[in-house]
Amino acid sequence: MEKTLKQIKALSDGNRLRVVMALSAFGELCVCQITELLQVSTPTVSRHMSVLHNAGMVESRKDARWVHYRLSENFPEALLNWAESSVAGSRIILKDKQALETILSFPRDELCRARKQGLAV
Amino acid sequence: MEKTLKQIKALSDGNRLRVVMALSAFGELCVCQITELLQVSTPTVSRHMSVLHNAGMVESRKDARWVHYRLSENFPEALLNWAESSVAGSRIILKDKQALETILSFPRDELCRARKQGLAV
DNA sequence: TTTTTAGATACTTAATTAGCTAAATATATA
DNA sequence: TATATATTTAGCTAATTAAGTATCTAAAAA
Repeated sequence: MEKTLKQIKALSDGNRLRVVMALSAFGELCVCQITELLQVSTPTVSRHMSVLHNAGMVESRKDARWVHYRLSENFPEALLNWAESSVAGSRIILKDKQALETILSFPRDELCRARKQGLAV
Repeated sequence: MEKTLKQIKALSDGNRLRVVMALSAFGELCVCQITELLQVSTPTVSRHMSVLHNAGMVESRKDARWVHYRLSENFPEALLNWAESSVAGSRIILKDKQALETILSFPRDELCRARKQGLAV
């Protein structure tokens, strides 16, 4: 039961739920893309991803300086399907989808640099 | 999305998850039965049930002095199915099932009175 | 080799939450 | 009508959690 509870708790934060929905829709995102999406600090994103990782819900790969996160193949499919249908149509999720299309239209390097300089998108 | 989050948060407490599993398995329980199951104070149970009720996950009916809770018919079925399969086999849930069979073998009035006198089962 | 960079970790603060006791409420019972 | 009872609400405490800033880490880039 502890594992189940850990997974539920991992999803019980609004920003983490948004990240999971974004990863489900777009496959893979790096920290600075997630940071841009959530509009919080990088350390905050890092900690959220750590929670999701410790719950076995996301996996990461390193590419040069970048860490990319994606949903783990062990992510409970039934839970994901429920969550997606439950939030489908919500204003925040729809807005996130649009924002992500913009975010992903920027080369990753440029996005990270723009963030650093306080510009971003 | 706020409704989804509220439901996830409602389940993100161990005792509340246990209650939902118990209601799913046994249909309907009164406060003192839940109190006996969880081994916490009655006011604590009352507040937990309030959280679940506010999330639209349980319903109640009054019968004399007793309030009985059951899962709402609006409880997300996919979520319930996932949770059940996810915790199936866990020691706590199995132990709860046994405890509930004992609890339900007592007439409700006697259980409530025994609890009040610090005896219980 | 030195510098830069993306992300993780440490520390702090403020908000939220689970548990308890005391008291209130609604209503059944005597 | 007074009393008893099951449950809810109020108030408090301790623990947990989300956010920020500062700093560290690993490793890419110059």
